[in-house]
Amino acid sequence: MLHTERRETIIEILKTKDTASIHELVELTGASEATVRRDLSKLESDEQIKRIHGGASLSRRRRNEPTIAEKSSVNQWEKKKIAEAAASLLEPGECLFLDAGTTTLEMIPYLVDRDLVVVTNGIPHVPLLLERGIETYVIGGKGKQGTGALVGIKAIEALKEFCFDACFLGINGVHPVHGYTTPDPDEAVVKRTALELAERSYVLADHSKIGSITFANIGELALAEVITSDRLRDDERTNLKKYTDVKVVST
Amino acid sequence: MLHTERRETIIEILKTKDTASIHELVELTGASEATVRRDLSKLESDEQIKRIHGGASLSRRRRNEPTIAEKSSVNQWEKKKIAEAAASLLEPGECLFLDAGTTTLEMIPYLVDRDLVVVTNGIPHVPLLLERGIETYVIGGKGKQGTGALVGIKAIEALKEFCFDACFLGINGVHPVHGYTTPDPDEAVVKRTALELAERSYVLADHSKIGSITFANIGELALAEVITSDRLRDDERTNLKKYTDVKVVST
DNA sequence: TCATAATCAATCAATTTTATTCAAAAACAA
DNA sequence: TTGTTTTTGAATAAAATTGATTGATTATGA
Repeated sequence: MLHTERRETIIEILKTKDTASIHELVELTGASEATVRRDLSKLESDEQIKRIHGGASLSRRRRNEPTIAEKSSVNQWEKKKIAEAAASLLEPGECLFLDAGTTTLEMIPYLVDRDLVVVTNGIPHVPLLLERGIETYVIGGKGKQGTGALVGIKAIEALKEFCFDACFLGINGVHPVHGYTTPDPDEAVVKRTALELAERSYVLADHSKIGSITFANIGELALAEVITSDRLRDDERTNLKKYTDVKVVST
Repeated sequence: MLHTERRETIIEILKTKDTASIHELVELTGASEATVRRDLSKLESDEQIKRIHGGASLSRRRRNEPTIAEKSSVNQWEKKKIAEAAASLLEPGECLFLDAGTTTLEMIPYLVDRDLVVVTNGIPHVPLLLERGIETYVIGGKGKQGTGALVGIKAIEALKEFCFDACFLGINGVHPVHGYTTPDPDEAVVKRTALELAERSYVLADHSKIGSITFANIGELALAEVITSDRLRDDERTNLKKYTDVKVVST
């Protein structure tokens, strides 16, 4: 077996199992332990995998690849509709804050050529904004693994130097692997600060997120208008309306 | 069998199998081992295939795999060597500033698991840093199209809140598409500020950049040590040494 | 904590693969 | 035909890969 093929095999095994022991890999490749170890070292230096004591697992990079595509396909259409509706609320020349997260990411195509100034704490947002020629400011802060959001005391301080006509918040980070995470306190502070600095505030949330938030969380949303879709169940919609304004987008 | 015909056969075989050993190819073409080897060398120099120990596989180009960001092979190896040398200058626990730009980007793989704190103004740097688990801070500022650098008054102010053990600067943005850009004044201010805030400063520059900078630019570098490679011409190296410390990396 | 077992990195010899050289065979031109 | 060039196949030395062994390091469980 060619060493390239063997390494491909190892990657394939890890793709299905996520982690594998040296012994398993020896079994499945038919190579000796020493050879498998050498392959693992090579693959690790290429950042294809991560070695762990007794075996190997896929590297963060490799693992994130598929899930990013996967993540963005979940409720994709709904997110787009919500994003479009949110973007339509802006007037030319306004300055807005775009919260980190995948939902606000979808707004970007609708912000082109509208003479807007965008401030964001989402690293993934920046290249998308810049490549469309949108005037973009980034608040500073500590980078957060997973979502690429900027958070922390420095982020808050930087944020306070701005003021916004409108502010668009996602409901939470939604980690691609861990699923719906409990709201991150660091990100929550950023959201709340942005909310205070903005003339108008909107929360973008597809129905799955609204459905899963708890009562305690709803309180935080009360200062903003929630933009969601008609896929939200009627009872949840009614419940939500007790606490805040709700705009329902038809999908 | 005509040699062109035989080479076509080899390509066809690889198209179906993706990789093949020398022995397989000898079997299937009926030629001798030496001949097959010669064919493979030829095909490789034509960038039709990629030789691997014991056989061959289709070149990435033919397989039209996303050529890992088409990592502009321009001075790539040189950049890597320079980046590695630069990274080796860091001690555990230090806090460093990574300037925006493609050369400093190459340093990131060498910063893993070294207990470092990285501050950067380069948006493209951030996901690479975070996915490797490196503690990352982003200064704020206005996003600059093309390089993804954060610049402007807000960037400078944010930068001044840090202090660095070491600071690594690229000579300029060098956009992969637009080629060598003229030094941008906004980025220059950020570089100079970072330089003032750092205990030690290093400029990373492959030989083509040193060769093209003007006298006026050299003055700005004088406060930092320049890290470049042995591909820099002797006369240029001598000239540069008049102005600042120079570390030459062998490629 | 210690002892035991498992895992690891480093080394070395055996094997396989590769590049190089050289002569024979084939293709080609006059 | 003859001479020249190109291609081919075999032989050999150099290089790379592999598997086993060693001692060191790291995990595990009493």
